Amino acid sequence: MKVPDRRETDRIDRGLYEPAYVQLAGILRRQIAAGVYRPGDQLPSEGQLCAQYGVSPMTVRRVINILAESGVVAAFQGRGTFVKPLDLGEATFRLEELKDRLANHDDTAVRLIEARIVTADEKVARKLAIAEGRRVVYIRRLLFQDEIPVMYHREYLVYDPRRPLVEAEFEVTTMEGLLKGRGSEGLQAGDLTIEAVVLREEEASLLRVEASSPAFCIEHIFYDFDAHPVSWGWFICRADRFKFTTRIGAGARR
Amino acid sequence: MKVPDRRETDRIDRGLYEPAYVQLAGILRRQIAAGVYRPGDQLPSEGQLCAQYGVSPMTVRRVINILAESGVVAAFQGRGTFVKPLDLGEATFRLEELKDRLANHDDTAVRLIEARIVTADEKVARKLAIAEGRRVVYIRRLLFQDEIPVMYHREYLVYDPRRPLVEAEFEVTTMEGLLKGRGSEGLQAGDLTIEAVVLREEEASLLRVEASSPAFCIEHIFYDFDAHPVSWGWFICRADRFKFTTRIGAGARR
DNA sequence: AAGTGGTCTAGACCACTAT
DNA sequence: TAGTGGTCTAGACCACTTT
Repeated sequence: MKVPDRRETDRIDRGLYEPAYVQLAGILRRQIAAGVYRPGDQLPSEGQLCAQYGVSPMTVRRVINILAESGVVAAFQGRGTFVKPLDLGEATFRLEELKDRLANHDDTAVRLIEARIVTADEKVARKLAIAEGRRVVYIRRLLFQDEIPVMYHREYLVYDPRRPLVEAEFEVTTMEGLLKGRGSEGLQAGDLTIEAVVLREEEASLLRVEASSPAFCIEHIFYDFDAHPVSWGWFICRADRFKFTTRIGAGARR
Repeated sequence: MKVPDRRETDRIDRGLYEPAYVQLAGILRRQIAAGVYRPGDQLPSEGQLCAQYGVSPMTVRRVINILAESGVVAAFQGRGTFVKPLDLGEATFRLEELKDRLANHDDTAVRLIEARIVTADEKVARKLAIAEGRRVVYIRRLLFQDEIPVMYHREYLVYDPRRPLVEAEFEVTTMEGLLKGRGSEGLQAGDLTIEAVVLREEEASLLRVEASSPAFCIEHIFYDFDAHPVSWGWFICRADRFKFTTRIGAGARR
């Protein structure tokens, strides 16, 4: 019944570079953040929003979709769209942050510290879905930032002479190359797991910190176009150099 | 020039419950995963996709948007849409996993172990943007799963008698309540940080593990509708009970 | 029955890139 | 200039919920 007052900024400016859907999403976000609509409140119906802001139904739908995806509202068919209470579960941490931190630093380097052919033990064989005893390539790398080792990478690669995967891996000498672009050589998807660990002797000495310092361990398995695993390994990241941040609620990104 | 062969499944079935845009996104995902389109390849233009699958431009656009958001393709205005190589930076870890693990367990409980009024020291005052020496509420909680302590929560709350925030906090006795729904009482947004830590004596004994075991530390600051911080705290999560997994590439979720 | 969100159409116009 | 993606319209029809 009560229509919230609309300030000057709560209008869509067609002369702007910013698309209408971005503007409207921002308007609704701001209103929710300011408490105009509170958790549990129902938003105006899509028809009302169309009339209020002078946009077409498709544009309003797009906005609602965006807000729903970011966890700010929830839309129920036949009932309406409602503001969601803050939910920690909506928080997402992006590995990209880690890359940013490294990439924005000019002085990053990848140093190959070992690469040799070994026979797969039971665990490696299981992870790579190959027969025990088969030959695999074992690679160890250290990542430096300003001459300081910050990340330690170990990886087992299925050895297939027909594929240039291993050769390509040897040429990885940049941060960028290690985190991206590996797909060009036949990788299609990957499973990642992140957990908290304490560094063992070997890891700690390589990373030049005390043993039993904290670290993130990011385990990865990469698959080729036949969905067969071809790479299994871990990134060990010094906790003092890496953390992840995010924002939830109406003020959140995207 | 060369048109990829279309299998029987690579058609949109209008009789299905699954919307056309979901079907088309799945088709393109599968083709990319199978290597029909490889990293760097250009997808058919939107017009071609419309004709090929008999859908309207808006539907194709929606599909492209979805694939672009999940990092599988990148669209460039004026140039085309291209398959992206696998990029670790695309990986996102969702805190919801943590909630799922706890919530799906029937036997979870939250136990309040301390709640008292203290005066804000320099750090608390800075984090909550209040004057040093002001009174704040200090709360400590333990979260149990099958009678085993798995998470330890400490929190400082701005004490404002006009607001029911503190009272509401005391009533939190379930997992669900702790992670959700706190927004009903005037919280609007939050900043979260996750890092790897080793447990200190006190934390370890409360969580009944050895000291210097690994753990996740999730720090949080929650804001009210005036964007003023009202809560600062941490969740300490035993690493042996929590890890996060995700999938990147053409086979990824959403 | 009325109101809600969910999908989809068949175009339009614009901005940008390549040639 | 031709081709590409990006935005947007003004409806349509459907599924669902509430009254």
